[in-house]
Amino acid sequence: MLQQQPLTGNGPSNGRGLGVSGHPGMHALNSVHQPSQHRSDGGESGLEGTENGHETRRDIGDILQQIMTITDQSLDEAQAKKHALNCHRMKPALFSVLCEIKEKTGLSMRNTQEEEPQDPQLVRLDNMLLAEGVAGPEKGGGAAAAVSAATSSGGMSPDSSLEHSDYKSKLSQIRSIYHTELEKYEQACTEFTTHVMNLLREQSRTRPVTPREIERMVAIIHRKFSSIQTQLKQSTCEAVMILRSRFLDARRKRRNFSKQATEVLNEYFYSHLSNPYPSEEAKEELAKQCGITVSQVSNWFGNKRIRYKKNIGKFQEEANLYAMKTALGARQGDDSPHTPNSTGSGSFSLSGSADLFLGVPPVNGEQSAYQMGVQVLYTIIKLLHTCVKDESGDILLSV
DNA sequence: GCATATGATTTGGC
DNA sequence: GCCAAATCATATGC
Repeated sequence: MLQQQPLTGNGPSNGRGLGVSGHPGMHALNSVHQPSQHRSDGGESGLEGTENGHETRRDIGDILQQIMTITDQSLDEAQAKKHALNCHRMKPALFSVLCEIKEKTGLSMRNTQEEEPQDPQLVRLDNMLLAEGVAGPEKGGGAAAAVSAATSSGGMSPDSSLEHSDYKSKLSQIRSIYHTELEKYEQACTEFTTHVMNLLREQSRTRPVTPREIERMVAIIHRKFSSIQTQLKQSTCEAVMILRSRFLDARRKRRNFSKQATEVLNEYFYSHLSNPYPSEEAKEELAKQCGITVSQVSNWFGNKRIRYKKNIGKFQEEANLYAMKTALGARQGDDSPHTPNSTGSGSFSLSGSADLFLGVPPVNGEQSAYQMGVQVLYTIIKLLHTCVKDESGDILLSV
């Protein structure tokens, strides 16, 4: 600290104290003739002036040294010293010299200063937070957009409105936390900036502080705080992403269809077992009846066909049950969705399927009375078989 | 906790 | 684009 070149020009090693006489300003300062008037710090400060030029140089050297070492001292000590220096008779002259030096170094500083472009990462995060409805005006746009995007993909059922409101409330929580933290951050940034500016203004009484220098300092502070802001925004984005995937990912939020919906679909499937390929109209009607989307109906039939085909035995009982139901329903007037492409010449060929089991191919896609009768008979026999077996533990009646 | 059921997605063929 | 088949991921029942 003692070897502040800009101030001395030569440094203390030249044997002339701090060598301030090398500076034009200091030269003027050195020539100041001031009689010893007071001893402001009342101690061995060496601040008193002398008649001797050599003494004056040493005097100024001491002042500078005290300025340089002021940071090493305790707060009270430094305050006292600062006050003493402020009151010193040579302070105005010394200050003007420092201003001159500052002017010169300030020029070079101005050249190094450059306008930094806005951080692209921060821009990305800002855009994302805006799109998600976390940042910007609260209008529910982000959440609504996210929800509608997921809905339009065809994977959302209408009964998911509860999840939507849950999603919105969670997003609102994130938004609230984000804004609280952002406010805290901005407050801290403002407080710290004010503190530093006050400090610089205070220091400007003892050393020259240009407005540009203050601006630069403020910019540095803002940059530092900006990195904290980026972290906050990044964490918020991550939270939104997790929330989104949890609530809006169709796979994660899979819900079983209602019993009634499954019944409707099964009824259709088993009553069109020979050709379980509902037409677009039939799908729409089924979707309407079940309160699900057309694509969900398609998925259901896709899954059902493949699973039925894979394990006919397992589904046989179910098939018979629905066949009976359909038969009963047929008596009262069948109102199941009609399908134009549900014909007997369909491509749903199964080795050992119910159709083959029944031994009679379907006629024009509709189950014949014969089929119904056989199916019902089969079910009765099977139920009887089960009952006899259950009671005794052995198979008493072989069917 | 595990086995099974079930809705959704992916992949490849047509 | 539709379908079969395989697979994934979650729900459900025990």
